Amino acid sequence: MANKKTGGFLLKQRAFLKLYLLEDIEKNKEHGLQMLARLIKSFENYGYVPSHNEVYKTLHKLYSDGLVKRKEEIKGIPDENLQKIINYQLTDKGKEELDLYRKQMKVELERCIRLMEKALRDHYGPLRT
Amino acid sequence: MANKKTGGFLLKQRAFLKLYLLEDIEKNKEHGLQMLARLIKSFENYGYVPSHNEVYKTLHKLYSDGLVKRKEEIKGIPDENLQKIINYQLTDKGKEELDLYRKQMKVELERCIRLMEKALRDHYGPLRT
DNA sequence: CAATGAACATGTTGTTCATAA
DNA sequence: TTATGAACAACATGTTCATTG
Repeated sequence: MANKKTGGFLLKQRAFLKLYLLEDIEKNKEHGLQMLARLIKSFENYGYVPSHNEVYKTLHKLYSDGLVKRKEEIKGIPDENLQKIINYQLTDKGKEELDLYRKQMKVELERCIRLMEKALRDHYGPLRT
Repeated sequence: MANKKTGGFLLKQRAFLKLYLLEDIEKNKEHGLQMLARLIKSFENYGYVPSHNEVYKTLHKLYSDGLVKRKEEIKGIPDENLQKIINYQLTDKGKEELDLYRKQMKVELERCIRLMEKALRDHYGPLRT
């Protein structure tokens, strides 16, 4: 369901984020914006700046697919600065999916790399190692 | 104009095809469907099957951007099996663009590879060489 | 302001239909 | 049938706006 059998070109951003978010949630570290901030930091030297929009949409999809459960929490200093945040945890289905998805994504990432390396060879000659 | 300065994720299919098609046209080998057939063959072990739709749209874009000129030709056996085909050639502007675009795409392809290799490391540990 | 979310618009693809030789 | 093309639908993504604490 997550992967079409069609002759796709490259990985989609959502699929890419899905694995990062599932793993973040598995370790149950942060809520949405924190995950985003960490991702932005993590990719800052890779020319990729994920948007809060994409992260939230991916999280919502995980939820509607039954892969994660949500819990509202209150964070901050009482009577002063409270903030409602959403805490995510994997469901049993989510744990299974993570196992499966990790395997699928490895294959897919490697396929994409091979495709781009082929393009490098086709246009710029044999790769120097 | 071809490249946005935004924090894009991965290369788009059109940009990928553009370089292949420009180089094909530079060597002035084939018309649209032949280029497509060769591309399909070329990527058959890479899980990517470009569609005639994408190839034609990319060619039209090259034309409307003034990078290539078109010439109609008739192919086949007279009075029996004629077929109108389009022959493409680079314009002067197209030659300049090809030079520039080759350089840009090299950087971009390498960026994408680095991004995916980072994902492989993040999810599956250090890469074994 | 931090956090979540949705609306809206645009960009990018894939599927199907149309036409000519 | 081969070659070209366009229409249309579907999906993916970015930009902006809204709400709450």
